[in-house]
Amino acid sequence: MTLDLAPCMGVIRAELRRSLMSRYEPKSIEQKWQAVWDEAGVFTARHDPARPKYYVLEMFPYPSGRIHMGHVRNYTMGDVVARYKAAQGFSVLHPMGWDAFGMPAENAAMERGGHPKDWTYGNIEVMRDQMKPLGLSIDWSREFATCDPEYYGKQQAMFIDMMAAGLVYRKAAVVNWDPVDMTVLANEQVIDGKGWRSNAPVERRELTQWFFKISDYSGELLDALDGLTNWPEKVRLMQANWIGQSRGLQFAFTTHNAPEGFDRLDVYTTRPDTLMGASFAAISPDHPLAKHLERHDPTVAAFLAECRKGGTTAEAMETAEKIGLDTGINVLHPFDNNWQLPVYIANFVLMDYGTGAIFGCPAHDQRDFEFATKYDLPIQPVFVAEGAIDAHLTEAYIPMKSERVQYIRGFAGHDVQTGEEAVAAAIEACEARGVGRGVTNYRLRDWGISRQRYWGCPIPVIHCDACGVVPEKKENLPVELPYDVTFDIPGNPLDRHPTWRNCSCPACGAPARRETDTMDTFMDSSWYYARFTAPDAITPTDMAEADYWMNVDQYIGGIEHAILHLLYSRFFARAMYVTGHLPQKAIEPFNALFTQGMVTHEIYQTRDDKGRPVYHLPEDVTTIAVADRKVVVLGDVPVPEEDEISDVNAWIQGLSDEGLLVEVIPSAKMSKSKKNVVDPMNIIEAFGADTARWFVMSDSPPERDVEWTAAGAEATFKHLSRVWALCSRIGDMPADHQGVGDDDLARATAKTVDEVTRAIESFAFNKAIAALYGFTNTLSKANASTAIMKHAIRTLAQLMQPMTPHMAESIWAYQGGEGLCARAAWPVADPALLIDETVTLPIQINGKRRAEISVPADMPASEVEKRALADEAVVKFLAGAPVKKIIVVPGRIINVVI
RNA sequence: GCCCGCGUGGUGAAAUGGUAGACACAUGAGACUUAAAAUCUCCCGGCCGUAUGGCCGUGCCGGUUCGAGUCCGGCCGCGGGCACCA
Repeated sequence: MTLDLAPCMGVIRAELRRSLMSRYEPKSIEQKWQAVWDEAGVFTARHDPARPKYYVLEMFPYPSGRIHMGHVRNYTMGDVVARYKAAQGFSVLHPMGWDAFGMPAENAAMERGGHPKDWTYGNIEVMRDQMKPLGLSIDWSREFATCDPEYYGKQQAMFIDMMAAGLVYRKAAVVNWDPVDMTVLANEQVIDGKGWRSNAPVERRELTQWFFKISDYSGELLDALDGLTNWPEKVRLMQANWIGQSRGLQFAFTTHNAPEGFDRLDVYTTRPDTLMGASFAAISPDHPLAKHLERHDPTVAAFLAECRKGGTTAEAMETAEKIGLDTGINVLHPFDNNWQLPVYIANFVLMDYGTGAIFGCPAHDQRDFEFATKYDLPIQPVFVAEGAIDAHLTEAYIPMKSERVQYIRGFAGHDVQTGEEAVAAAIEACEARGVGRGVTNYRLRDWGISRQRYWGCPIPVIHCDACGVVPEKKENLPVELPYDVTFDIPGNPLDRHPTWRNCSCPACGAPARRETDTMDTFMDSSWYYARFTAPDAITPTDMAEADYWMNVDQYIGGIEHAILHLLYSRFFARAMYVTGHLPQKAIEPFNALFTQGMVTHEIYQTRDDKGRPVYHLPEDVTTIAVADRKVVVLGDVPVPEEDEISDVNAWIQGLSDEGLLVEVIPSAKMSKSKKNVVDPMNIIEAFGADTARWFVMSDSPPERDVEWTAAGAEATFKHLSRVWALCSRIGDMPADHQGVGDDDLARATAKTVDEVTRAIESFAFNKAIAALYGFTNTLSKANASTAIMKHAIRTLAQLMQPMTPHMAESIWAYQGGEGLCARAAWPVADPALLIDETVTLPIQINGKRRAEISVPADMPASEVEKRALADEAVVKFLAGAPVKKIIVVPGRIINVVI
């Protein structure tokens, strides 16, 4: 392990201080306790039917090579929960593994040579070595990587079962095609519409790909969101929007002038009420009709080629200029055979949604409006604002669907009605007239899992000339990746492997070809939570173990996974149930979800002579104070004496001109390219794991981003040193010391237990820590009797244990705690000590705070009212004005209205 | 472009619709010290005032309410996701 020395001056100062302070030595105590825990096997998950279980899981990391502060925060959060639940008496499962397949390993092989497998396993070694010093309560005996053949072989077995269950199929789908490198690109490899290596404009090209029928579950995945009450509301909303249920009308236009076989054009609309405002029909460039025309008409072919430029992302599609081509084909309006609409091919119509064909109503859709304006198509309003008159539109009129509007070209329902009512009435009217039918559609598309890449789980099927596509026999699993591959040319090395592709057909035995596509890495992460319940089982899961441990009681990870990973996992759990790999209760695998924020850090930036930003490492900049200003500079700028500078601004301008003045950008996501990454290993080396753990849990609420500051880490270390000294002081107290304020300290202890417990339960770790700061201050000022003081410090150790487990064990042992602090039962507050006898109530007059009174907690409101009105300050403020109303909120506030 | 979220002192933040700024960081002042470091104490949103206190203040504009950081509507700014990054 390499160590970058001195990310800041603070580290050096801390080293110095530590050599003076012989007492708090995190390095030695942390190693000691980790060895003790290991030896005792305290974190080994035990299937114990006599005890309630608790399964806490953090999203497993990609083995990039080094842990970063985001990992420290994520895994500390899970560890706080795991340790807290263990103290509550639960049998806890807290496992760790590696999301180990994926592109970076292949990129590394291409850039630096070597093999993805060696690179990946090497990284795992390093990262495991970096995680272990954090003292996480992980059951390492269950560890696995998704690139282990033992893991992905089971994944292949399930793929075969799911194929048999009809959940898997093949179809053509578009990919980003790099015409120079002749390879498929991931979206992130397409930059401004160009290939990242070749810089050639990418095209959309169709390829036959493997799909999961997640769309069969659209309705169920949507409805089941209501049951996920311990998920963040925003995640449920994002998933609901992603699934995108809509109710609309599907009907067929009769075509005119169309090629043979295309006498009807099916369209889908969510606004059938605007049918009388239709001015054109449009089909997707991928529509069968468009493809048919392409083969016969060079103009259409050229237009479609234009449409296929650029990447496959929704963003690229939606921000591209909206273009269309009149096909010369017309369709007849379903209500008037004399009314013809032109059919366009339009690049904004998606083949995946609805029928791949629409009608455009420019008056009530902004995109259609722009299209109609561009191609000079009629714009006929269907409705106007209630009471308004039909007027020329300068933009589409799109009121809320719940708003009442006046229909002027409606054909169903009332003249004045809401959009919702009109849509329902229009569907009913159309069905009655035999024009189409009401259908429920979803935006959710089937899950494409084919990847034309090496470093992934091979899709276990074989292509036989006689039998077609045949699954591999289960006894031949795993279909293992060949090791002898090279990455010197773009493309999938499996495609050009001399022997791996050749095999015999499992059905007829004839020579056949192995599938060379590998699976999307989202597959790997869609069931790892289930595998952790029985990581050595010879089948993908063990029902008895899955039945005991599932579901995950608390899942923790980044908000960036709100949609894809979590939705795929929800689907996959259902697919596993259908194929007998999970019990039915596990079809929603995550009972509770918590999404944590990022760890951020300042960026230090100057600019080169062309004005482009140049980034600097924290250790390359210095903060200097000049007069009353603080400036950040590059390198060693001599600090001038006060009297040497007459004009501070001019001096700073001088620094700026020399390129030495550093601009500080706060709260940026840590990234290597911005040089603002803080290596946790430096922090652990300098201050210990407890400091790193405490700091990432303090200050910011866990769902929000947290800014890493060197000063904050140092301050945390100081605080822990204070606790250490306090423990030593209390330990030195004579056993018979009779102090003062015993009752106050006992109450403060009970209140802290209550506050910390409630804070941890509600994931407010920053508030738990604030309460612990407050209690430490109280305790360090207290002079109570020895027994009360000792009880207080032992309780403090227990409450700190989830955050700072090593220090907690040391204090616990020093103060005579029994056994390991990590195994001690969580403290319970005596309810009698939590009740205050008197309360202070603020008195507002017309909503502004003017006075306060102290009253017994149980005083009736009528009596409180009398006391408040009799208060000297209140009487003075009222000055005899009549009181209109008085509001007494018991235990809270009094508001006098005059 | 579409979906979702966030915005409070110099900084990170706290606040079941009920005293805005708990708890920390930084700065400043002081104690201890020959001195420094460490440690400890105090101040710390803005304006006015010696002070009791007063006025203003939670991105901006408006609304609901006895009472709004919190609820509603509209803006502005920042961040996450958008199906082949993980």
